[in-house]
This record gives sequence, structure tokens and C-alpha cells, in this order.
Amino acid sequence: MRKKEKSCSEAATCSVDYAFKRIGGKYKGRILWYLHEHSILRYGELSRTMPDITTKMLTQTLRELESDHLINRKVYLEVPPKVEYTLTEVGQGLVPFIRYLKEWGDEQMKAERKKAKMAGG
Amino acid sequence: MRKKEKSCSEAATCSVDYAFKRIGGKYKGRILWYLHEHSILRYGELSRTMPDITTKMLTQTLRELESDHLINRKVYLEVPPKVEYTLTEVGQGLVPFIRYLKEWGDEQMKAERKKAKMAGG
DNA sequence: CGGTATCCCTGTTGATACTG
DNA sequence: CAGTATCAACAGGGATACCG
Repeated sequence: MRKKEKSCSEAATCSVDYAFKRIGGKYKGRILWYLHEHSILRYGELSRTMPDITTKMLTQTLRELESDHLINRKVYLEVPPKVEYTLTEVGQGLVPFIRYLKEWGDEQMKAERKKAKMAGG
Repeated sequence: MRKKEKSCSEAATCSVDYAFKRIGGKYKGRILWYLHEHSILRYGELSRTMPDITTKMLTQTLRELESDHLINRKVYLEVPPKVEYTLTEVGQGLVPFIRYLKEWGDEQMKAERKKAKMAGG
């Protein structure tokens, strides 16, 4: 017996949901954006760039992005170990969208600050 | 004593995070998209369009979108009551982005289906 | 019609310690 | 260096019943 098919009856609309799930994690947006800005980052570099994320969450999030084919994980068999992360082509396809969103966020934050300033004096 | 300032040291990058929080809920993307497609929707219409969302979550999500100035809520003082939701200008500013994301989602879903088909025979 | 209120459950996230 | 493992905390979300 298959799982009850909930939510999206129309496939067209469902893709919004689909997409959000793939990039909607707590840290996914930021990781993708950093990866875009730096082209290539090692695990430790990501970790230092985002000190608020635990190693557990960082690893977990990276694995999810990897299995969704948004990032590549390249392991060098050396001592000490070295792992590099990059955006896949699919992942890069998201860049304009994240850029758009980031700019939108900037606008909103500015607008909010302006309001707060006016309210404060 | 103010809350410890975690996460985003650089304001520039933080806006990605900021934006994701405003549209990252489980249903926000879909609601915004429906509102864009239909221009104006009543509570019950939204509810019927997305039967998988409980009234509690629908109300809660709508309130969040409202306080983030992404949607307008217009109440008609009639019996029976009538409430209409529309996108604000700010909310409409997100439409190109959601459209982009939706198209991206469509592509990915197609690609996945193709793969599944090949694997299945 | 358009919501609230309550209780509960689950998934996500966090803290901490440990490893090849 | 780049993770894994375990347990605990917490927020988000679901079911159900009720209200103006």
C-alpha cells in the first residue's frame, strides 16, 4: 500500500515546494553562497567561515547538498586528510537566484533599519 | 544584556540568511506563488487549494508573511466574514525569484524522472 | 466563514566526546 | 584535518475541538 499522496496535486506547483526543500535548510543558502563566492572551499574553511554551525550540522548539510547534486565533494587521500567542496553545474544554476534573494534581503534589511532609526529618534 | 550575537559577522552575507528565513517556511513558497497566480485569494480558497495544510498552520503562516510585509490581509466586516489576501509590493518583488526557483525545480524533477525511468528499464 | 486553543509528536538542531 | 556517535533540547508542525 503506497503512502497516501498528500499535498501537491498539480505537479507544476509542486516544483516550488520541491525546490524549497532542496535549498531550504537552516544553512544551505549560506553554504551555497560561500561556495559561489570562493569557488572552492575545504571543510575547515567552511567551518571557520560559519562558526555558528556545529561540525555535525555542517557535515549533515553538506551531505544533503551532495546527494541533491548541488555540490561536489572531492577527497584527497593524503595525510592529513583534505576535502574540497565546489558547486556542481546544477548548483551554479541556483546562483542567480540566490543573488537575487540576497539583494532582496539587503533591501529589506536597509528598509527595516531606516524604520527603526526613525522610530528611535 | 543582549542576546549573544552569533552567526553572521558580515552583514552582506547575512542577508542570504535573512531572506531565507522570511520565505523558508514549509508552505510560504507555495502560498506566495498561489497569491501571485490568482492575485487575490480568500482564506477558504487558500485552504482548499492546499488541503494538506491545517487551519492552524495556514493562519500562522499567513500571519508571519503579513508581519514580514509580504502579503496584505484585508478584512471585510460582514456576515459571514470575508478576508482577502494579496501580495504586497515587497512580496511581488519576490515573484521573479520564485518563478526562477520553480523553473529550476521543474528541470530537476524532470531530470530525476528520466533517470528513474532509465534505471527502471 | 475564518479563524483559536490545546495537546502531542516528530524532525531538526545543539553539546559534547571521540576517531581514522 | 575532517569528520562520527550519542544524547538531549527545542521548534515546527499535526489532530482535534471549539468560538465570534
